[in-house]
Amino acid sequence: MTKSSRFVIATHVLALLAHGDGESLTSEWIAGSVNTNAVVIRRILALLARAGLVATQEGAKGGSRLARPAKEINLLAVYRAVEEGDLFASHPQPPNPQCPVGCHIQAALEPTLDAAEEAMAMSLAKTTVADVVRQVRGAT
Amino acid sequence: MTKSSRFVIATHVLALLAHGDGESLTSEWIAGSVNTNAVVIRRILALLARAGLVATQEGAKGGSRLARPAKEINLLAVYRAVEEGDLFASHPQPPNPQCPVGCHIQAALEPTLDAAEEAMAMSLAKTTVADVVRQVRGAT
DNA sequence: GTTACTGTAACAAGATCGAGTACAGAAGGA
DNA sequence: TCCTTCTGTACTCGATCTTGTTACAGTAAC
Repeated sequence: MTKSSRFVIATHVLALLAHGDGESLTSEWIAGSVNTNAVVIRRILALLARAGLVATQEGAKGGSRLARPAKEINLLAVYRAVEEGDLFASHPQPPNPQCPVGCHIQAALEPTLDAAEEAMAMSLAKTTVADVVRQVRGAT
Repeated sequence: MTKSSRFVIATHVLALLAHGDGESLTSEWIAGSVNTNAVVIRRILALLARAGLVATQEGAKGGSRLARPAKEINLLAVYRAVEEGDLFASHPQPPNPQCPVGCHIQAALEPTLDAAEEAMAMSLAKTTVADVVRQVRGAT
């Protein structure tokens, strides 16, 4: 099942920043479009800023804008910026080392799980924030 | 963004069933290898049985075994059997419909997210339970 | 100095997961 | 027929994570 919606929200935020032409947007304004609390937006903006995707200015007349052109930000970068941890959770408790299967199951499974996660990542990397904005504009 | 460990546990269970040669295993025995409670295993076995991957016999001398040859069970089938819901969570609250971006962001994002999930699925489909068992045996 | 912002801590509410207990029901064996 | 050995499932509990919220310190423009 699905855990956080941070990735989708983050993409929404970046699309907003890319939609306006380089102007700064305040977290309050963004929260209005996303329909959530400004602090939720600020938390996500902090993650995006740490990854170098947005630049934030504090103080009056402050706000955030893209740190790079929208076409140079792909969704994999966004995903990596806001989501952490592996896609597939492993055993909560380590398997029984006395069992020949339990002993090796994790190592045996790892390449497959890594490949699946990598496949997802490569697919996300194909789309940029600019593509998303184009889609949004086309749908108007 | 880590999902539940059901998928990894389920694969472990199927590998155990494939490892022994068609004998039934009890949930208690399986729980010993996975290092968890038998009820946790029974819950997962119920999901696998509903998907037609294992056959379970109730009562004394009961237990579970594979319903199909191990090489005909790929990990995508296992994933679909035990995990539900989309890989990517969408907005907890629907975005502001008055905002030109918020209004269309979900539809604009959907093809990309679906493609990423599909890419992961196709990658998982390449590996079968028989492959996992072979890996486990090779590591011994 | 005032105003308008961000950054972050703290907290509540809700969901979900793993783990565990309990018990009804099914099936084999004496 | 009764007992033992299993499964299936409902229910509960604690831990963890996420979202939403308030509060407040810090920063920058005017």
